[in-house]
This record gives sequence, C-alpha cells and structure tokens, in this order.
Amino acid sequence: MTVLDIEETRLRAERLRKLQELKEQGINPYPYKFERTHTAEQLKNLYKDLPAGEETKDEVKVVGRVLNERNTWMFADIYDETGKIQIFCHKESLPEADLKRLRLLDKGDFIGATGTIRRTKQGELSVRVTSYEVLCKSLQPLPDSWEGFKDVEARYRHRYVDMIMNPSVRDTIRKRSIAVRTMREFLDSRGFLEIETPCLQVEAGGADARPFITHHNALDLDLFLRIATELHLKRLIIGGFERVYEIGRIFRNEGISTKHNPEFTMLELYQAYGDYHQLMDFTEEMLVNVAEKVTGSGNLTYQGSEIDFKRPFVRLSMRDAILKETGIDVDSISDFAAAKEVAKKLAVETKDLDSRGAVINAIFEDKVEHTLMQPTFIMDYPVEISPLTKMHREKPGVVERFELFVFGRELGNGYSELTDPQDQRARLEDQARKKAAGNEEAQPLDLDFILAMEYGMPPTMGVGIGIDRLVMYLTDSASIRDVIAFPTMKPLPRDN
RNA sequence: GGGUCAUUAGCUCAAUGGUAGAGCAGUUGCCUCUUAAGCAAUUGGUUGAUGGUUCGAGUCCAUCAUGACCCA
Repeated sequence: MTVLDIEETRLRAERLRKLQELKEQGINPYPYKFERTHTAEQLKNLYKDLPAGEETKDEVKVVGRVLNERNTWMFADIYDETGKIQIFCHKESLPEADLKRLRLLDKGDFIGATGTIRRTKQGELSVRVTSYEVLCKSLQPLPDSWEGFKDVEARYRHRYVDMIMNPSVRDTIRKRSIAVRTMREFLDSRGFLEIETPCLQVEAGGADARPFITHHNALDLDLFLRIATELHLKRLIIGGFERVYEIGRIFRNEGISTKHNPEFTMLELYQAYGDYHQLMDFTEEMLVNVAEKVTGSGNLTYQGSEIDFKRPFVRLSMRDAILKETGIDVDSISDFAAAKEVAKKLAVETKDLDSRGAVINAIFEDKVEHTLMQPTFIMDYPVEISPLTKMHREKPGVVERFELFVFGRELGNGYSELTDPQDQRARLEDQARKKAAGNEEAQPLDLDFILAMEYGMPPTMGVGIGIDRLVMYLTDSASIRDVIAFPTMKPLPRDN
C-alpha cells in the first residue's frame, strides 16, 4: 500500500525528465489559463448530425485530462467534467516540433487543444489539432485504464485517483450534491431558514451517542464535538424562528463500518405549531421529491431490492409492528423484569439495558427492524428512550415519536417536541442518572436548554434525516464510504 | 470486540517449501494508421513489517500494520 506515496519511482523519474525537457524548450508546464470554446458534451450535441468521414472548418478549443492515447499520440482521449473528446494529431496539421513534443506528454496530463472538428470514418467525433498547450504535467502514473483501479483501500485513501479512474464515483458525489440542493430548495420554498449552530459544545446532547472530545487551549477547556443539532435548533424556535433547519456535519465516536462513518451529515428541521402526524406528511413529501429529482422516479433499486419512494409510506406503531412479527403484545408487559423475561424467550440480548422501554426497543430492533424494506414509519416509542419527546396524547408509556425505516435501516427520526420544561428537566435528570451509572450514550443534563424552555417553547415538530444513508439508497451504494468524498481512514504508519 | 480472508512491478493478477513471472503501463526504434493498447525489441522486485522454523521461505509458524467480508 505504498503505491501512490511520493516515492522516487522509475515512472515518476521518467515524467520528471519530460517535465525538465519541456522547460528547456521554454514551455511552462504549469501555465495560468486556457480559454476553451466548448465542453466535450457541447461538441457532442452540436455536431451530433455530422456524418462519419466529414470534416468542418469550425475551429474550437477544448481542454481536459489525457486518459488514453493510441498510435503514439496520433489519437488521444481527453476528458473534461462533461465527458470525452478525441483529439487527432496528424503530421499534416501540426508543425513538426509540436508533433515531436507529443512524446513529452503522459497520460494524466492536462492539455488544451485548438483545432477543427471532424468525425472520423469510424464515427468518432474528433478535433484535428493545429496547436496545443500543456496545461499541467502530471508526475504520477495513473492505474491501468483497462483493468481499472480496484483495490478498495487504495481507492478510499486516494479518492482523487478513484474519481479520475471511476466515473461512477464522481456520479455518486454529484448526485449527493443534487440531493442536498433539492432538500434546501424544498425547505427554502416553504419558508425555512438554514441556520448554523455550534459544532463545539460544552455538553454534547440531543442524541444517544458517544462524543469526540477536543480541547480549547486559551480557555483551558475540554469541549465536545456535536452529536446532534437538536438542542440548538430548538433554542432558535424558542427565540422566535418558526421554521429552521440545518444540514450539518455530526460527529459520533463509534466504530467504522459500511453503515457508519465517524463524521456524517444530518438534516434536522423544526417547525413550530406542528405535531408528528403533520411531520410524517412533510417528511414523505420531501423525500419523495428528492428521490424523484435525483433518480428520475421514486422507484429505485437498492442492492437488488426494489424500493418505492412513493406516498404514502406505511405507518405502524411499534406495538403493532412487534405484535405482527412476534405475536407478542408489549402493552401487556408490566415492568422491567417482565420485559427482560419476554426478551429472554425471544433470545434478545438485554445486557446493558436499564428500563422496560429500552428492552421493548431492543426487541423491536432485533425482530422487526430488518423486515422493514419499504419506507415505513414506526410510531410511538417507549418514553424511557425518548427524553426529548412529548408524551403520547392518548397512549400511556409511549411518546409521539416516529422513526423512518428503509431497507431495514433507520433513515430518520422525528417527533412532537417536548415543550414542558419541568417534564424536560425530569427526563434529562433521569438520563444523567443513567450516564452516572455507566451508560455512556445517555444524554447529559443541559441546564441552559431547560432554562431556555422555561421561557416558553411553542408546540413544535422536528425531524432528523441521515443524508449519507439517503444518498446510499438513491445511488445504490453498498457502503457509506461511497457517498462520502473523503471517508475517514486510519492513517498508515509514517515510519517508512 | 470475535471469526474468515487479503496484502507480490505503476495497475490487474500468477507462482507444490527449490532460479520471483505474465498482461497492460514505461523506455527505445519503426509506423501517419485508431477504439481493449499499431508493430518490434526492452527495462522494471527489500513479495506490507519484524522475528522464527528450514540446507533453502512469496509459500510454513508467531507477532504487528492496514483493509475487506461476516458475526455481536
């Protein structure tokens, strides 16, 4: 795995030699600009009716990275962001010095070429080059263009090479950008404001997760990286903003897997005067909108399974979902001990769990979650695992919370926000007790948040949606690393 | 955290414990021709790291590093 370290390889030395030779010919291999007239895509459209074998006098200037060359630079494929255009370097069109200088080029170099448009007998649209400029001399050899660049580790460590060699990588990242933009447009058009909240926090609350710790030198103060944006966005609601959202980086100090990256992106949005029923409608509408914009239809295939992002999504209470899957009615479970009894019968692990609700949730996660392939809202969660959510207006012991599942995985989490400051204090004190008892994922007691709530918070609905996971579905990516431009990698030892 | 597998040339991959190889890339020459890369010749290695077993280790053993997959 030292392939692309800056080593003095033969191939690099060869390129350095050519670089030197270019300089000696008075050519700047790293010039400042080049004004192209067309992109590859524009040319393709413009000349789509030009028959094979036909030549025009239209002069164009194109740019791109050379990725392929045939017959000793007589033909070369150069790529800009929109695609490929072939250049044709014939001795009758190019001065001899320029023709000879082609030998100083390598695959990976950027060039700008001027010439006339023709379509070859083979039907390939080409630029007959009359002059060209080196726009950047590349020093590193690219991977084999036929076999490709497959080594998974190398691809993630050197993502720029991955992007050059594998167009699908760029396509996925592009779709991610479109998905995020579509979400912003959707929210902006509904009167939401995007507001940034702190990444550095004295207490990391709003979710059940272990935070990263960092240190502020001047204040000599340990700070946490945020694990959610929830508590600050709600302060904005208290402050008088009625519709706010943030699409922000979240940091959770957990393992790395195909579904988890330590830093990931979450959309959280809050709207005053709404409840979780309205929120489910809203969430559906937004996700269907995004899916259609990115994939062209809400109907997509993920890892071989059809997933239908079409309204309405299934809505099912957690109780009914468990009942359907196991035949057990969790409403009949009276207390923690009874819950553990049931879990044991179902072979569900209850180690580290500390309440009836936590056990019921574990049963759900173990028995039901993986069965929820199509977009499904699971509603009405146990209160013990939902410290920021309003009690259900009718059902005892549960809160007005839903999670959205797709392909057996959690994609979103929303609720009627708890707005009663005394209830909120009691719930967070309960969490703080659990934290003190060793539950590292329990939430801290954020006194300023409770103080804020004492000033008064209107009824509010709020939801968080994992952007990375959503984009995985939209791009049929098996790993979260595929939808992140630069996923977290363990560094290699530097001692070589 | 546990298990399985992987790591050999720039890339993709071979190699019963017995001389480290191929294709492509690179280089040189020839050729104004093409869609997998024109033809010919040719260079290129601390086999992830450190120990061990052995007459002999890419191969067997141990430890470590990085990663992939599965499991909790």
